[in-house]
Amino acid sequence: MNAIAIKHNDEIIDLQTAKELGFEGEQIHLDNSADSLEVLRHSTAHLMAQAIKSLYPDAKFYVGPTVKEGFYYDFKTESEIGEGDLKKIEKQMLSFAKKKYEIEKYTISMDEAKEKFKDDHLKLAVMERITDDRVSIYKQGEFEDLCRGPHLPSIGLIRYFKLTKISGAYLGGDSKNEMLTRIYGIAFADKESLKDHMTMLAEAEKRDHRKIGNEMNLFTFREEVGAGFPIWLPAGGRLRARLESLLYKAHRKRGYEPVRGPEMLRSDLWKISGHYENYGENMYFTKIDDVEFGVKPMNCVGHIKIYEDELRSYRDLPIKYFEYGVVHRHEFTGALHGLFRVREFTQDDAHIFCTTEQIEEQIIEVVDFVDKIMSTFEFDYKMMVSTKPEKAVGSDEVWEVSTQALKNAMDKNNLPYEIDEGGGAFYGPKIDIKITDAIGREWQCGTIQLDFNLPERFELEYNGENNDKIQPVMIHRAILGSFERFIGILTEHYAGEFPMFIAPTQVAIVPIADTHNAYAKELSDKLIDINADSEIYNKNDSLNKRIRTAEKTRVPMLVIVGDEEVEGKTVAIRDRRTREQYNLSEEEFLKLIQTKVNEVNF
RNA sequence: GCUGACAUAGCUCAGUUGGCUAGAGCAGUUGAUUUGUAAUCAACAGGCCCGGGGUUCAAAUCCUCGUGUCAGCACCA
Repeated sequence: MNAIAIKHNDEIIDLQTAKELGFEGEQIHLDNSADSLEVLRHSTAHLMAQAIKSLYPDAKFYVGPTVKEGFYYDFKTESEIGEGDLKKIEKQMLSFAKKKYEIEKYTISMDEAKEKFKDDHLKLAVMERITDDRVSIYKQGEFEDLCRGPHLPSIGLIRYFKLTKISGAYLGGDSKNEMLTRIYGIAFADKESLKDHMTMLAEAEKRDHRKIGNEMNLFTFREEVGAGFPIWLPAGGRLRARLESLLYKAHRKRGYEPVRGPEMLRSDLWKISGHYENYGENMYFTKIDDVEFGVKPMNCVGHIKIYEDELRSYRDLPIKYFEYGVVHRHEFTGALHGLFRVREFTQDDAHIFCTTEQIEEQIIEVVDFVDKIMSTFEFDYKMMVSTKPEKAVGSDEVWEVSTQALKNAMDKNNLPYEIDEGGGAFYGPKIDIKITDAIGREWQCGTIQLDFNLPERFELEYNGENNDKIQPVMIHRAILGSFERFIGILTEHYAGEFPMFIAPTQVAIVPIADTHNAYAKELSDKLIDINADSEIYNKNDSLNKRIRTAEKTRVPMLVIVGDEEVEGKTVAIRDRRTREQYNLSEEEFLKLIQTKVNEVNF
């Protein structure tokens, strides 16, 4: 098998360049290794551009890189291209690939390149980002493109690819710029891998929380209610209630007090906090008797008012308030996405008021809390320290001190983190917890924010040891982030097969005939006593049908009761996953459920 | 918000170039059946074809403005 590129000084060098510069190195062959796919997909992007250019001669091209999920190319044409056109483009790509054009490379000076592409504003925009004196051009058949490579020696090597998505994308990723058309695609070295990839995508789709949420009656959205306002159905309500109650205990153990602030507060307060100025466009406002109110987008102001309700001493600190706070935010319509992104959601929010000296231990305690919960759900997550954003309140010194405090807490405890420059909240830097979901997407859930600014703006204080007035520090934190997003992620993570301790229904009871209904009801009542929900499947259907229906609800445990069970006070258990069947006495069964329902504590 | 696609029964979807009373499966209701581990049989019911407005002899179908959904961009818990 011939090489498609070489590895030189740890860099992928295509054969064209290797020949030009006389480089040698380890050969890269056409397979599904990361290096090979990098080259293959990059060239597939060019092949796509070639096909687009032939179908839409006015097309101009911006950049066409490889990304985690394949490759894309951004381009501009006067024609309207939709999803239906992808097939046509694929077909054209295949016909070019069959011609097995060699991919040739030549270099020209930057000035020559600017002259060559003088009518192509997109290429000129690309060149603005290049500092080199010379640029390379890759050519296949009639088509050529400014590109730094690396590329395959010939497009004839490209066979197994698929165009997956089409959409718009802003030039340079900036919403102030014009919008280009972007087509995403994927390519592999062999047919099987492409097929596997497509299967994997289809499997991922089956886990979509919007689909499962509908099937399991967890939640719904309705056009007449409004975009981004979720409606929680009974099954979803039960799941949520379980999470809430677990979390309530976890907070109490850690010294948090439950509180509740109002849903709307006067705009004057949002002006003091800085939300009016910095977050106003995401807020909803209304008037009551000529006084303007803002619906809360965050819970901090309410908690500040609770702090202010009494004089505080250093002996009281840290004070920790928590609330399942319902917040409203005006999100762009295009951003809304199932439960992942909504306009009304409930945060598992808390605010810790503490002394400067207590910051580190408090941060560590919260990070530990986060870890406890994430590991219970077997989530991978990472932490990002986010620094001062463009829109912010407070002096640079305060930002510097607080950002450093966050980093110190992490460093001292050897906790790994990445930096997100400019990603902080407007009132302070934060540590974001990002969960990786079932199909590899990252979601920001938990967040820990350090805030010197709001205490100053609201002139919060406590009495110090010498009876002097000292300003406390606020730590804003949420662990799940919001129940909505977190339950969405959980749903996809478990593909709807929730573990017993949060499942909407713990047990499905299937009586064999009507004569067994009484025993089923008796079991159901006893289950309620041990905090387990059950459902009795005694509809006028065949036994098989009712078992099938119960299985399809994804309930963790199925019990069948007939004459034998009624007589012997037992249950026949059917494990949904393994399809194993076994019998337990009623007593053993209740004990088993009780154990499983209570096995988790954060 | 931007680019593109889409919206028909509770759910999943048919519905031809505009043309008769808009269909199916599942779910639901009723009846028969009383079942021992993944679909018993039958009947019935269910629709402002997303909402305004327009074109036309005629609109689920074409145009237009909204609303909502999907993919991505940008923004974010």
